[in-house]
Amino acid sequence: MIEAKFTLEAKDGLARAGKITTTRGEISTPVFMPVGTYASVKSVSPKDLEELNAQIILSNTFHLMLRPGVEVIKKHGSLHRFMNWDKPILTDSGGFQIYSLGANAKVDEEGAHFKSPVNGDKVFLSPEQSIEVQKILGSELVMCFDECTPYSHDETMVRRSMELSMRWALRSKEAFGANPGALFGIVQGGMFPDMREESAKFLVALGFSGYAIGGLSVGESKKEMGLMTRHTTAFLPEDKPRYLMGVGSPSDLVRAVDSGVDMFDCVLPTRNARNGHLFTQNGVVRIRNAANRYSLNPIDENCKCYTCKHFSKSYLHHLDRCNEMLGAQLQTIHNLHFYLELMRKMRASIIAGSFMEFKSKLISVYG
RNA sequence: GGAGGGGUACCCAAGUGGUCAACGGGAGCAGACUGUAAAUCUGCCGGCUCUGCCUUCGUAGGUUCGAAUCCUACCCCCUCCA
Repeated sequence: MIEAKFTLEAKDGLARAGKITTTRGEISTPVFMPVGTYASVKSVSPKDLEELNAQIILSNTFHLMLRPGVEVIKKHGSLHRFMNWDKPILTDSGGFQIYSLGANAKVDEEGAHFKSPVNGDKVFLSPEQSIEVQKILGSELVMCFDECTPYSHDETMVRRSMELSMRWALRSKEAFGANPGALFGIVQGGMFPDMREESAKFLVALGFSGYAIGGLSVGESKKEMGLMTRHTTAFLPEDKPRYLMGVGSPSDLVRAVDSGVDMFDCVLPTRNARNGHLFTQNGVVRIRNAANRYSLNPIDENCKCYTCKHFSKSYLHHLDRCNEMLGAQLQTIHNLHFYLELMRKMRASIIAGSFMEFKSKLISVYG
């Protein structure tokens, strides 16, 4: 397999600044990957993403299998060409849907049997199939097919789930073979430190291009999430990227970087943008609040994004009230800018050796 | 002038003797959202000294143990006929 090479450039405590070299270019870390589940980062165009300097986006095997279907993308040659995005793409394997679709997903040794949320069709996904689809999509960063363990599971169930994910990781790796691109293993183990360690060591012994921490932000406390993150990175090799899946809020990101995580994805900036929940240096702005009706100020005085440079809170408040598509677009641009800028600032502060200062400043605003 | 229909909370609208401070929507106010079944969902939405009390269903009377609901008069609105 052609590795996605990780180069560590600087460290500040456990926080890392680095570079991932892929077949479609370099990614500076720590990095945030906007989520484009259905081959679209909701409400923004690839042009917007380029102007925001997004380095990589995430898309989803499960959803693309359902719509438009693998054959359609195959015809385009790759997901990149299908959606006109020529930078790297990381694809999730569908493992999270076992968790998120709950009763509509049944798992056995072979794989997961889903009831399609689109039309009720039976959909089957195994490690081999997930990897096969991700190969067709042409992802630079491919995820092993795993089971995202629910928080409600007891120790026995967490173990069973974690061991299944281990066997699936092995099958994913075999299915991936010598394919171009990089395969990431996913650490599970719920809220049990020993199992996190066991899962991490197993995957490291198997050998992957990068390691993800899965099964977090599933209902546990911030404290537990932080402890599990820090505990897990301790067992991951220095020379490979670490990816905390599905996380998180601005403070989650800063804390996780402080624990040695390099990569993130989360729907929070995009979904919350559509719901009028905007992130700024001074905290959250809820654009639909009446207080914004007459405000001529931008969302954030110091923000350099297109939205803040051109539009008042009053106008955005109006767009949101009228449910205008432009409102979702402008707000998504702002929130993504905030997230991507947050990552760039973290990176710069790690390189400058002032990460702790940056961290405490952000935490004083976001808790 | 005659005949018929109607006036319910910010708006639309259900209710047609007690379980009605009054179904639903909308608007308004606030909140949630973490590998996207989400441009979605939740709560509040007459007032108060708030496990109860007070004032509300065009207006004023009346019937009744009890009325937004029945009766009388009046005021407005709409449709048709002259």
